[in-house]
Amino acid sequence: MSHSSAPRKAPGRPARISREDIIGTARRIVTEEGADRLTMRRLAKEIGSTPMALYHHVRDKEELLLLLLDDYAERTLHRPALPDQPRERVVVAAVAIHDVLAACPWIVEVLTADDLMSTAALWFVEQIVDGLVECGLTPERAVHGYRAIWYYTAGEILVRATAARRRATDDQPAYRDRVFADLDPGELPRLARMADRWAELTVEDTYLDGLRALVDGLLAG
Amino acid sequence: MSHSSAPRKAPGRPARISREDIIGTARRIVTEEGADRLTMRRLAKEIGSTPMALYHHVRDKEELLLLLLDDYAERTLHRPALPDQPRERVVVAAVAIHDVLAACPWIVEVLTADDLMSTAALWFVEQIVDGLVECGLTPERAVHGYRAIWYYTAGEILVRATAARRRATDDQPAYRDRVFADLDPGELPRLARMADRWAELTVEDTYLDGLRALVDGLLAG
DNA sequence: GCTTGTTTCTGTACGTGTAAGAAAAATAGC
DNA sequence: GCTATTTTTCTTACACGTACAGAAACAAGC
Repeated sequence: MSHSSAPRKAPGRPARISREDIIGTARRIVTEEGADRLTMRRLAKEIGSTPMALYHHVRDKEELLLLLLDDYAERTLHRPALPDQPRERVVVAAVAIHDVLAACPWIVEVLTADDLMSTAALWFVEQIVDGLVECGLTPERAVHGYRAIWYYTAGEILVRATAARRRATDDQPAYRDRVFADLDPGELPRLARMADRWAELTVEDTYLDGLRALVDGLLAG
Repeated sequence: MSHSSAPRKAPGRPARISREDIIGTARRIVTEEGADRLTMRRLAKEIGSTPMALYHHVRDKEELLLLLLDDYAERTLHRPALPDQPRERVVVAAVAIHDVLAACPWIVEVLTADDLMSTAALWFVEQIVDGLVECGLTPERAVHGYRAIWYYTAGEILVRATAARRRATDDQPAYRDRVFADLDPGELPRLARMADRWAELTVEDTYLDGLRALVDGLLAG
């Protein structure tokens, strides 16, 4: 009677804080005061512990943010009705992921995770892979296709987000502008001709166009 | 005589260190001891100054690395003979940029610059834009096309590089593996079926396939 | 001379994160 | 029952990047 259901206390020093404490408090700080206010020291103080103790429950701040993202995605990433046409389903699922991530300000540092493996996002990944398969790709090529879409999506968000942040912070004109200012039209005619419109073109949101092109290309091969 | 050519000393406290000092010393440290050894504190000590003094000549460490990258690119990014066919020229130019960046270990942190605006790289950008235009795109669409290629390329390098670094550092199995271990085949049949092959497929290098697909798609539209 | 303005540099403090080891419990041997 | 061992958790010390607030060093104007 006692041997199977005994709680069997764990050995070792008992924990004073739990991962749930950490995530919960972190979420509260982020929602109440914004992501910039979330520091490991602040979090530790709030919990009543020391900064380094947190690192026993969470590998680093990035993992903490990833867990917060998971939490966030679970509540905001609802499964929309997807189109029947498989190609369009791929596009819509990718856009759904993209938009949630692009709207979430603190993720930038997390995006380099080598997949978007939030449990909440898996369903979208499934839709993408499935759509590609239904369009005639082998399962292997479908997975590779999904990865290409992920590279493109992560790159777009990362590049745009950091560019925007720099534009907001910087007093100096961008390094690029100075480079573009004195282009040699003899050597780089295309760039020279577009130089004054480059910034404006760069700001335009062409995620969807690029995504469509990528999906078209993946299915054409 | 004296009013036009007078050196006209600059006002303000004279600088004791120059940007060139900084970049030169940084390059020496990186080539002699590797990029990890390059810290702002170390660099300052080597130059005979204080860490914060560096920040008057360089915005942050990222800009310093970008300048080093520029320097590096100028010497290693030689202009290859490109194919005549414009579409292939786009692909080859993109691959050239990609390969140099992927081989350069310290760039990962710099890649989120919203363009690859090393002077040395501009020629490749020109080739890509030009190739796209010659394939029939308008100059505007060509610039957007180049950007899509850049998103895809930067995303690929970033995601793969950080994934590789994590694999090297980590003792724990990836978070993803744990997620994939218990997938519900009823809900996510495609993923469940590929679960045990996912890691292996993810490691494969499919940059070129994805790039070709993207270029094809950009030109088909 | 002294003041003003401009530029450069320093000092301090706060952010993340690594490494080494102390502290607190369960367990094993006596 | 009492120590020794082992396992897990937490602490201390330190290295890193960098924001911020002056101080320091010069030219020009009074």
